[in-house]
Amino acid sequence: MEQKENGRTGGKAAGRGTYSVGDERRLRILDAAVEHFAQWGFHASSLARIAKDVGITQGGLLHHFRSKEDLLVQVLERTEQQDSERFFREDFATATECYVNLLRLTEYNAARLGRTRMFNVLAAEAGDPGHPAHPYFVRRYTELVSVMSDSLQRAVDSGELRQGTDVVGVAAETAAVMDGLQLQWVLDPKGFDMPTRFHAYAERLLRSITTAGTGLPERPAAGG
Amino acid sequence: MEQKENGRTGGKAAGRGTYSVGDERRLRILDAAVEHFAQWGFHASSLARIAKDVGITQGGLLHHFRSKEDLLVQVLERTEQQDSERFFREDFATATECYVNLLRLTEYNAARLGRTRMFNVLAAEAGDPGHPAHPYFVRRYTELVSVMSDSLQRAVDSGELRQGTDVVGVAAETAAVMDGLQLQWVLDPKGFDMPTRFHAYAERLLRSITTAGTGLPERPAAGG
DNA sequence: GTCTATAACCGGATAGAC
DNA sequence: GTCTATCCGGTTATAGAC
Repeated sequence: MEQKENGRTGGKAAGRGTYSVGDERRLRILDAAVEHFAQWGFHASSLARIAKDVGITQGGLLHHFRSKEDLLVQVLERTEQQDSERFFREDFATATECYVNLLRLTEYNAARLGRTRMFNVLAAEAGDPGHPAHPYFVRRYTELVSVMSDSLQRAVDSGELRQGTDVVGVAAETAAVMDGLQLQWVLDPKGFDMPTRFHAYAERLLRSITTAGTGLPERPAAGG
Repeated sequence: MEQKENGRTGGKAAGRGTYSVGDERRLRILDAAVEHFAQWGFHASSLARIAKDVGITQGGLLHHFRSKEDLLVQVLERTEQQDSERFFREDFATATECYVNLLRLTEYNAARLGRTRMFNVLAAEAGDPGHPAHPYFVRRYTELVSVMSDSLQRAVDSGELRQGTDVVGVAAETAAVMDGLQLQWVLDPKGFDMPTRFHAYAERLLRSITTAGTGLPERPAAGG
């Protein structure tokens, strides 16, 4: 919070009291960057091309983001913030509730091709330990699996899930299914029904680890 | 088969009858390219850097592959050929046999970090319809799901799997799990035990769709 | 805040020497 | 087969004008 004051927190707000021009510009740059990282990945994306999409020059862009890497970091911070606000506001009371929420997340992602494709590309690229997003994605999966397995463990304790359920394994598996389905969906967004596939997975999974029924709504009723 | 005669089929073999120098060089280039596509993706990889790894110049490399795109295509063709020879030689008699085979494939992949990371990156990048590998990956998933769901359907017919099993859904889900686990494994190859995770998934899945037991070997016995 | 200009470098592909 | 030389263009980042 103290050493970064580029764009979002710094400068013009103090003197003028108006965010309109600068902050809207900043958001438009972030949106354009998502599309470019999705299509080109990080390394092959170009600040000049991103800037052109926004209607400014590369020099102008670098007034808002001090470097290409800074732009990437802020893109990831923003999308993560959107995710958390929407889907991880609090812990889930039951495993079923957790999966209903993940299904909603899948539907949300299925409505944003560029954003989802960007995550596919960056998560894969970040497998290189030298990639600027490597620490981010390592932490992201650690947290995701941790939050989910905690949720599942509470469901085991409450009797919703069978004793002896491998909660960490199921959490990692669920994250894997979501990512893998996204990969297939991005390759064929029209033909591949990602939310329905995830619903089928969740139902089969819950049927095999719950003590009673799945409690999952029918798929047509769950759709948006 | 008729208009491409670069490197693999063309030229020197006809006149000389010796493959040793040229073909070994070609294979070393392909191996180096795998590592570079893994680290940089397609667009940001550089022919000059790849050539340097092999000990030749960019001009020398382009003697073996007429373009960067040609290099990518031949890399994909080679790895796919290796895959098929190893794991899809014939159709599987039972669903269990199919999953035993996929577990072997997972173990195989877990021994090749660069190759696996390359597939993660290229599969994600190829979500862009303009990416040179887009048609390849679209076809790849179509075939994969087709082969697997055929196998599963035979298992339903034989009574191994429950009637009414959504074989296409299970096939897509299985492909998704493999890809998603690979993504997590590449981010943390030491800490994440991909084959064990896949084994746990296969066991849970088979337990929920087979009529009898899973028939899957215990994990330590299955390991290589 | 945005521009132009510039530094310093890297990209793929081609031509031709050997 | 491999090299060097070259073409033409693209890359990030910085400097300074307005």
